[in-house]
Amino acid sequence: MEKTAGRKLTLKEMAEQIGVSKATVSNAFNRPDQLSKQLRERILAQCEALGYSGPNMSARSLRTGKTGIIGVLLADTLSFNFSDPVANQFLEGLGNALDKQHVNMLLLPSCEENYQSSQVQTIPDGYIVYGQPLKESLMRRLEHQGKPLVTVDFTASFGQSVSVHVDNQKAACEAAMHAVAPVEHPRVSIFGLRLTSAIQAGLIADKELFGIEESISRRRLEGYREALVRLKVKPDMISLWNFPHNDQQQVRVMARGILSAPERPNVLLCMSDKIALAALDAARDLGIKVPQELRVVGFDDIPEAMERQLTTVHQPLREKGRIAADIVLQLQSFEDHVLSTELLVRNSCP
Amino acid sequence: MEKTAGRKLTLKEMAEQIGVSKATVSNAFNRPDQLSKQLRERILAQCEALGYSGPNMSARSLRTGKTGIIGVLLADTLSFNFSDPVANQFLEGLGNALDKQHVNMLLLPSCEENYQSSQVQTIPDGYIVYGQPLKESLMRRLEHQGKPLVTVDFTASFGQSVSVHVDNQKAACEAAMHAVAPVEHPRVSIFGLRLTSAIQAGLIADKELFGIEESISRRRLEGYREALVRLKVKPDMISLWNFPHNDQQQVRVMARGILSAPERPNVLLCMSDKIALAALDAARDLGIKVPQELRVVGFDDIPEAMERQLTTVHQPLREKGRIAADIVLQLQSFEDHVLSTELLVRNSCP
DNA sequence: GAATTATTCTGAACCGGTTAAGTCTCATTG
DNA sequence: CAATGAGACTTAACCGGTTCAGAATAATTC
Repeated sequence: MEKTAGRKLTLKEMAEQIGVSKATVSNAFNRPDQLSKQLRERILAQCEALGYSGPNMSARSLRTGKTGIIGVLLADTLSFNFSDPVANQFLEGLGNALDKQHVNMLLLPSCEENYQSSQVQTIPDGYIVYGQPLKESLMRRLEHQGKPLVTVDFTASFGQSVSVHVDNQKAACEAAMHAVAPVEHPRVSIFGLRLTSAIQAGLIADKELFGIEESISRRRLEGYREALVRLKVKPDMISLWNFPHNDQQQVRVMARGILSAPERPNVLLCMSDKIALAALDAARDLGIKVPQELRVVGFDDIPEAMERQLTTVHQPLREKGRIAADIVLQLQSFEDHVLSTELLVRNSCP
Repeated sequence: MEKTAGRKLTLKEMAEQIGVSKATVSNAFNRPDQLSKQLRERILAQCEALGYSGPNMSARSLRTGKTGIIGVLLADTLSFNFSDPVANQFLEGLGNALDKQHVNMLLLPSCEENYQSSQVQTIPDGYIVYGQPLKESLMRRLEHQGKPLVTVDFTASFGQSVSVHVDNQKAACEAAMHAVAPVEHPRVSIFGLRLTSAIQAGLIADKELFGIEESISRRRLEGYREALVRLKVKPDMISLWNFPHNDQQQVRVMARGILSAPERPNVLLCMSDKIALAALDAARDLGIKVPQELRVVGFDDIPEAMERQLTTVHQPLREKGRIAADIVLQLQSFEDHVLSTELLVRNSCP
């Protein structure tokens, strides 16, 4: 009936228009039990009619100390995370779980400047650090805020953040055992992802590994090695290759090179499905028969892995997101969570 | 020197510790010109030392009326947008541009409930609606807020939001002219994306189109038809197929079906590169020679299109993101922006 | 050297909500 | 029927900054 007068609609104005106190309007939105049902409905209806779109978030946040936003710190650019099926599934699980609690996520691509900014430091109610350890100084800064902090796929070596991850080492070991054990004279190539900070793909020596952080790749590498030691594969039958990006094109080219060597490997242990699939492409390019001449295992179990019958390690990515959400929202006990993995045996390495 | 005492650090406490007024500390962070250089540096250093991570965003936002967050309303699920290369590039361009202004983006996947929530309504300083028109009621709600509102890839049929897009109709017409003109007896199939709300892929009749909104696909369809009319292709030589998802697997299967008909098409007008690439896959599956027996054009120019030599319409996706950012941040004039497209002629349709 | 202008810093009023404590009314209980 | 309690609504004190008008001090002008 009455027209909106002032341009900015506030809860106070609503209260005046309707003829109740601010507190009551506030309660109508937030605590239905604090007023009678009919009044509440009248208030909500009036607000709707007057075009009031609900309590201002900044004001609410200021008072309650909660913003309803969780910051997700990503290891790479947004673009990378968008196109990577692993990150993708994790974010999907996370997003769904947060949605359910009416919490939004602020995606924060890796960028020092970003993390320094006071926005990043003061907006979120909690943080999820995905995939790669941050610089210690940044982690400390985040911890210092006293907000829930959960790391995904790695464990901070200090502080008391909670971690959600799988046992990469164990899973990798299991995969390697499966792949290598049946082969009489195994020649193994390990295709690693970001094992060093080198930006070029290539063969790497042990000493170059020195100093790399406790990353996913490092744990997977340890797993492979554990298996190779157990199976008594001689070190000179093992080569370790590093790829700076999880990029199929690049890996495929490099893999063709590796697989056309005279003493080419007959087992490929790949730290991601994308790498493994690129290796399969390369093998096909060269007419190498999989699995007869070359056994390939991947890691992650992305959708394409199933289509192409890649033997790989399944990890519950969406579940990981869900649990990370539950912890950061303090819906679940505040302890490290180790999710289980499963070796899925398919045609690339039966 | 002095240890942090209270748990919560506020600007006021900093001021007391340092021995200046709140206003001065605030100015140290926000308006360097309001105090002497040496005092400013002392204040900043002290805050750092005391572990103060900068002004609380909620309080700041409450006062200034700006949150430094732009809401991006996506047509699909997060997961879809992550994996779709077109959305991906757009978001990359957008993200970079926003970053530069120290503005964050809140990604809001399509979900009615989401859009109703007062968080979505009150957090962002502005909105970018990507890809598909929202329900009118939602659009109106957003407009009512009086915040900058820019629509991407479509134009709202009411209100005064600004739009950033390409001339889909013109570009589609151009592509169709190029594809069809050289063919003596053209039999054309149009592969559309979400032309109806049907969830099954299939042949669709004209009447089913009735009532669909002014979507991207609709405009592209008009463009194709304009060309076909100009080239006097008889209607019974044209078939229109609809795909509910931009999903390569599904399209490939369907395309095999279509391409193995006795009177199979010799020109394929595809509303996305993904669809076109799937069609190329299908043609290869069936041993149909491209472009001799089948000419294929796509739309969007995703990276894979180049690799596979697909003739397609290039549109400046990152640029689109950049411009959307500039407009929503009011860095640029407040007018509709039509970006230009370019037909890239490659092997699939020389 | 007095008057004017610049520079630097402070005081205090907001911004728009939330919430603990309190008031008022009316039903319940011993 | 007085006392107790429950239910419905209001009061007022925050939450943690920003910003404008003004005070105090230093620099410039005539």
